[in-house]
Amino acid sequence: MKDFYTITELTREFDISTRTLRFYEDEGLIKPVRRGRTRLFRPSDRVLIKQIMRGKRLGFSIAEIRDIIDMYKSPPGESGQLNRIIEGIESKRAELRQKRKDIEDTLSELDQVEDACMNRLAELRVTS
Amino acid sequence: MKDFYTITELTREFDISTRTLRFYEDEGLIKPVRRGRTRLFRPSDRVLIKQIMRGKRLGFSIAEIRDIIDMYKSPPGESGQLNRIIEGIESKRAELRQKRKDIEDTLSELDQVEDACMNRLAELRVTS
DNA sequence: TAAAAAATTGACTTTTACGTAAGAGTTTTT
DNA sequence: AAAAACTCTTACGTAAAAGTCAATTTTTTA
Repeated sequence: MKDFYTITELTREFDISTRTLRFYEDEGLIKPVRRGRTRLFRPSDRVLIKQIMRGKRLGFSIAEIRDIIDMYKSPPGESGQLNRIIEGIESKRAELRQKRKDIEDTLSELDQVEDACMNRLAELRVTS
Repeated sequence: MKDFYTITELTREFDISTRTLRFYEDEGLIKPVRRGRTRLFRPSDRVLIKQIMRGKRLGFSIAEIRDIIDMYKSPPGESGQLNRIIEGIESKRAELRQKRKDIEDTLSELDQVEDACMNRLAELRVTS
């Protein structure tokens, strides 16, 4: 595994711009180290970027993605905080399950539409 | 089933603003009928709104939602068009499957985090 | 029928998530 | 060494998706 990635390596891998990566840094989602002024991204930053992209695909805002990423960070010592994290997880889970149901519903509706299209095509072949 | 819904009935049901519904009308997603200047929403508009909200939850843009909704409209007669719709459906399906995988991945990561929190809590109870 | 509540259009504003451009310094390639 | 490629900061611009406000109707309720 590589020690460091340059910013352009990552923009190419994830098909995003340097602006986007700098924006994510400003937003506190990633914290690349510096050699002089130049950013050096560690494998852990790369993992974070993967998680960010996944969140984006699911339609989460930057703030929501930050919340999720924060959950992944090593659990703190205090029990009140731990319980709050567990609550947060439960509520994210509910949201994700809703999204999954939305996907299932949409998929099955698309199946129906496709069937209708196929039938119409078959009809056309007979009628013509 | 009701014949018509007023705009506020629907804003309450879906927890959105009148501005949003008018925006969706401007965007051509819904076409409520009018009694004078006042909009009257039919059950079919209500169904469309449900589909819009579902698309929003999945992070689709208005344009993408419009594309999906257009697929649902009764299939046209011409076979070229039918084939294009089928292609569109296949590509949306791929996108939805990716989203579903993203959800599964996130869910199982959250499970792991929750386990870690629970273990930490158990530790605290023993140690204290 | 008068007052209150709901609806309309139109215009301007806001937030999010970057895009784009300027100007300058570094590193790499030729 | 000169050119090309990469990187940086700063700052203004933009598109999408509404929010907000104003100035009217329209409809409903008292």
